[in-house]
Amino acid sequence: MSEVRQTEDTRTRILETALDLFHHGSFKGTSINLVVEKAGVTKGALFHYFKGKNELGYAVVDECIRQRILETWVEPLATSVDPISDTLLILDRFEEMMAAQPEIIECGCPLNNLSQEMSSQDEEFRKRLLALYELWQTALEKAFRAGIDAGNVKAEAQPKSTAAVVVALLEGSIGMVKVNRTIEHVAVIH
Amino acid sequence: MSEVRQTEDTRTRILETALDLFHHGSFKGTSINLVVEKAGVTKGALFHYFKGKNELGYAVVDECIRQRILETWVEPLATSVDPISDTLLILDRFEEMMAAQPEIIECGCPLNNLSQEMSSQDEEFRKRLLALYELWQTALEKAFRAGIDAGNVKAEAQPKSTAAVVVALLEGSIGMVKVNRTIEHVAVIH
DNA sequence: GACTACATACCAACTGGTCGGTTTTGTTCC
DNA sequence: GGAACAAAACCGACCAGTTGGTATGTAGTC
Repeated sequence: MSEVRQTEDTRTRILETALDLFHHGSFKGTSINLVVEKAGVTKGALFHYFKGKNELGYAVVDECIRQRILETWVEPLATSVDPISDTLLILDRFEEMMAAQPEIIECGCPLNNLSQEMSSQDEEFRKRLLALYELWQTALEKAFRAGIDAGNVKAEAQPKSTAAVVVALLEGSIGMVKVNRTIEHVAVIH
Repeated sequence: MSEVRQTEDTRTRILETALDLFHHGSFKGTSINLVVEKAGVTKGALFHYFKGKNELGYAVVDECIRQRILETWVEPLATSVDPISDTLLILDRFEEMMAAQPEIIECGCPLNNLSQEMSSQDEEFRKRLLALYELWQTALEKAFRAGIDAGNVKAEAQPKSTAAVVVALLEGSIGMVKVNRTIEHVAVIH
């Protein structure tokens, strides 16, 4: 049925497995042995595509997590002229997701998890993770500006600092959900 | 000069060293070998006082971190009738602390670090960490109620959910500071 | 025949944890 | 006061398992 997939496919499988394990556990808490086992590949394959565990982590950030940020935040907000209701719409989608897969409640946000774990341990990780936060924040900031121009957001709002507060509040809330094991805390934002 | 101190002192030294290492690094990323080395005790001493690494972690949460929450939040807010300015006062003290010891900027909040790392991995950790968040939140909640009674906080404010938002925003902001390596982000809250 | 894409066996270093033993300290009886 | 004893405090060598990483080999492709 399915043709024998190769080359780039193995790399992708490793990356996605790694993201999943890093998300459910942590970077340091996940061994490369476990990654290769769950991905159904050998250690040779992993080290063929990535120089070491850190490089694998960097690739997960630069490729997998970046992709998620683009899909869930940057693209939906790109043409937004009403960022407040559009952001709430994105949050609704999160709640739906959590209702469908309750296990992800306890996993938190992959970006935040890796940031909190690694940014003080490895400068390369920090730089890459920071870049993603800036991507996210800039998208929000632009949307706020467009919202002000369209008259949907009050004119005295400061797009840049508002975006920063939204991101911080959101990451903080997701963190609280993780500890409380309850979505209630997110509902509070509304 | 100084008399030879013993017994309970060894336990305390292990606990405080562990807190420091867990704070600068992480729980899983810190080996008990490193703890005993930095604490200047032997492995035998550590295992005499703690059944294992997890038990050591629990004790750090229940004793060291709990103490910090009590000192920096619960006690200052216990008699507060103006929680908003009192909270800002506590934040000022944080900023002073970060200005004096810039290295702690990159370490984040010990409570949040451990929560994000361990609450999905070990239920015992999660329960204990959650208890501390509730301690903190309850202190804020009571202060808000007192603030409303004193007329310093607008009457329609909801103490419980406001406390939850404050905690989430704060933890989120400290997390952002960690990634950005800049206090600017906290200033945004004002 | 060179190159990519793996596979496999292997390694030194480190992990959390154990265990038999020694020292320190407190208590009890004379 | 001091001998006798027990319990608490502590030491450090040792262990099996795991860690990230490597070296060497091979099968298919251009």
